Amino acid sequence: MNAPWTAIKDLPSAEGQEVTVKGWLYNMRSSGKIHFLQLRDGSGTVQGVMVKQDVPEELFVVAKGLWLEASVEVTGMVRKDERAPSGVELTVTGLVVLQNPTDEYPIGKKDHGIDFLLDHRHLWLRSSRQQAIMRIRDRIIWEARSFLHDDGYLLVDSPILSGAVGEGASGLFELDYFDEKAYLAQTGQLYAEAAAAAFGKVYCFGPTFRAEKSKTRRHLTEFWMLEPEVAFYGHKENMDLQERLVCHIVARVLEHCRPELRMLERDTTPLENVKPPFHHLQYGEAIDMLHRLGSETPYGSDLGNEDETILTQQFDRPVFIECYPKKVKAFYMKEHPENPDLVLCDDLLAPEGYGEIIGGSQREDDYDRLLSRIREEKLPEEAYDWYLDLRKYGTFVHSGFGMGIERVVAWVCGLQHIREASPWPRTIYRLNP
RNA sequence: UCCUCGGUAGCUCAAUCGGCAGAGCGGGUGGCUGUUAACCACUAGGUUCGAGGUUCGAGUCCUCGCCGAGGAGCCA
Repeated sequence: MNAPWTAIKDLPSAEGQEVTVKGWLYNMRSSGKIHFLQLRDGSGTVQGVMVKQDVPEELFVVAKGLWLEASVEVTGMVRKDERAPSGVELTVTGLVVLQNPTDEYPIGKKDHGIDFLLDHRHLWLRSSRQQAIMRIRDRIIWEARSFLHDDGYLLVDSPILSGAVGEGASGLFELDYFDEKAYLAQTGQLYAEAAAAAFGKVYCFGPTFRAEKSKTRRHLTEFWMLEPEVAFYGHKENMDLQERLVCHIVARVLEHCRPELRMLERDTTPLENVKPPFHHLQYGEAIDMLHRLGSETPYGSDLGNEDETILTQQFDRPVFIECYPKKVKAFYMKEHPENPDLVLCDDLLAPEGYGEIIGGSQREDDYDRLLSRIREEKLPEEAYDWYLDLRKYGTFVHSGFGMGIERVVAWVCGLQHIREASPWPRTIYRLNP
């Protein structure tokens, strides 16, 4: 049975046939008696060639009057052509104009500033570069989920609205929830821990929100986070899972997204290197290395952005930084068995200066120690009743991590700024479109 | 929140020491039978972010404000 129209990506296999394509006119050139209609339908692009002497006069005139991004239905013969990027062109015999814009299309062929592009994000997404990024984002998410699914993980989503505060009150979006305060989730982890006690191997995946007023190329106020949580996994098994997941994602992107990576002019050599084993540095080793390289970050402090960049430049693949000082990390992390000033945690830093893509830890599973950490941090004890219950009814060694999807997309795509990794980026001064 | 930079045509940007506001793209008109950000010719297009100030004269200097970007801290 014939489909009523054909996707542009399928045209190479329809050579010699007359087909109809539905899409948009993303550019047009004309040489007097030949129009070259550049068509786009979301699946691909193709050039429609309309020769004046081969079509009715009025059709040629209609085509000439098309504005960019007109929606059209084009009928033509699929013809092999060496000059075409996809190998085929369409010899146009019919054209139905679905809608011809009455204004010029705002996004031109020359460069635009970032402010203008973000104001026109709804149109910017149509450009080939943005299409490539979104296809790679889709691939990364798809592969992350199938990897976990195939390894026996259960998706147990966490709430977006919450009354309890995850990691401390700063950076939370607060809103009215009938007669009480609610907060937008900044992590699903605490819920994932509860789910792990129910199902063993779980993950949650959803949007998370940070109200911090950060203005950098690696921050969004809304971003998607993948958070596996595994019962009876310790610190080491946790890092091993992270390594396998990241390697799987990168390998599959290289396998399926070559055209997109080429469009982005991404040098794939650093991605080819993403294979086990990743490098590991203990926090103290990282500080020593940084001091040798000229950093002045004192032992005991968290690593700065510049520090992370310096460190990743020393390695040809992602690097784990393990066991940070307790005082710079969250209350729920498991105390190091050999050094009570440290915790069993890890940050995974992507190469080429992209920095932290994963933060993970073994969780504190001792009731009394967790409670005293909550008190030390002056967190509202009553909000953690249910979380403490997990340590009361069959406590268990468990570990997990959070992977920021946009950070991974930015790294894999080689983007200068994380905002291009999200279809609708939310930053401190930008809520629309 | 702090530091730095910027705001000139629809868009991207020029404008020397404070001295006639200019180019490319896009638009319009015409030309071109293989264009690839097509090309060629002509053409229209301006409250130089706003409010004050200095000056014979301000896009340019000063003050305040608004908007945006880059970075820091924090984090994924």
